[in-house]
Amino acid sequence: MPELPEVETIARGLDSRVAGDVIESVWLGSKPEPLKSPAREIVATLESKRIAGVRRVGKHIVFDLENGGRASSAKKTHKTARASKLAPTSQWIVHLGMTGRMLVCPPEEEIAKHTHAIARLASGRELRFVDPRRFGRLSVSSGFEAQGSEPLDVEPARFVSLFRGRKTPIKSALLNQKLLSGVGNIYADESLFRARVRPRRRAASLTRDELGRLYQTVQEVLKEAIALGGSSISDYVDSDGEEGFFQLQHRVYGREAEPCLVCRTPVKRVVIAGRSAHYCPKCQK
DNA sequence: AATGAAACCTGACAGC
DNA sequence: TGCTGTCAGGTTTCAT
Repeated sequence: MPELPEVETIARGLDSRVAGDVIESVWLGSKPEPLKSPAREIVATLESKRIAGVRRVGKHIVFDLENGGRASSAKKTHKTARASKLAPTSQWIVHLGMTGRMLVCPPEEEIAKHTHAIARLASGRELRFVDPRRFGRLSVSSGFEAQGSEPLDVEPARFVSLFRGRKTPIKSALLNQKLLSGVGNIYADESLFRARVRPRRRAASLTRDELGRLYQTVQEVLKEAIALGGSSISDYVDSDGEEGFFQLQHRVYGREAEPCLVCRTPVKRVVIAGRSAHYCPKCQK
């Protein structure tokens, strides 16, 4: 479901709504657990922690946690204050997979099917993790870092070097989170269309010019999508339940057989490394 | 080392 | 109505 623009939208929404709130208790669903860290560790890390802020790293939502829940804040001596400052900050890491949602709900709201985790907040509200396909993952960390470069921060030279010598199709390279963190199927196709590069081209075969264009279009597409709140295809909504509008700007993704918006040639859909890829056979070389 | 296919899940939708 | 097949915003694992 969510790529960088959707996760960015969700993280911003969560930050504005729950930053400063305190997690009082945590419920984790049983059965096949969508957990990367042991359940005990997750519960222990979250409970009675204050949410300092929420941000996006790649396609991950990161809740920065700090001590300051009731128990510890009520009686804080200078000694414990200093200790908590020195203690490594902990983080709650959420990956939404294809269908995950992280919602802020009033407690009386009915528990949706496929709800796998609930964090009850001191304000009375609940953070609920809902994920029908169970591809999403929850974990805790104390020094989470993206595995690849942030597409919106990467230097042009670094961007170019990511693809040097790679025989894999440029489309697959864009989806490789260890190179760039955050680009997914929609935005890879849309960026390649705007850069006029075919998705199956070997990454190493792109000219300096083409890589320069791709650098520009990746950033352009992601920024435009963030500005429109992401792409809602079937069920993406942000933490407020609001849909995004970038799907109205898609030029090739999901437009198989429809006319290219530039030259009217029918858009092609092919499968590359198991993912569908959409492109204009005339505009993209 | 790197590339691709299969696996992991559930749900929606098209076609018969 | 209901069955079958296909597809879906992602990642990991297992063969080549």
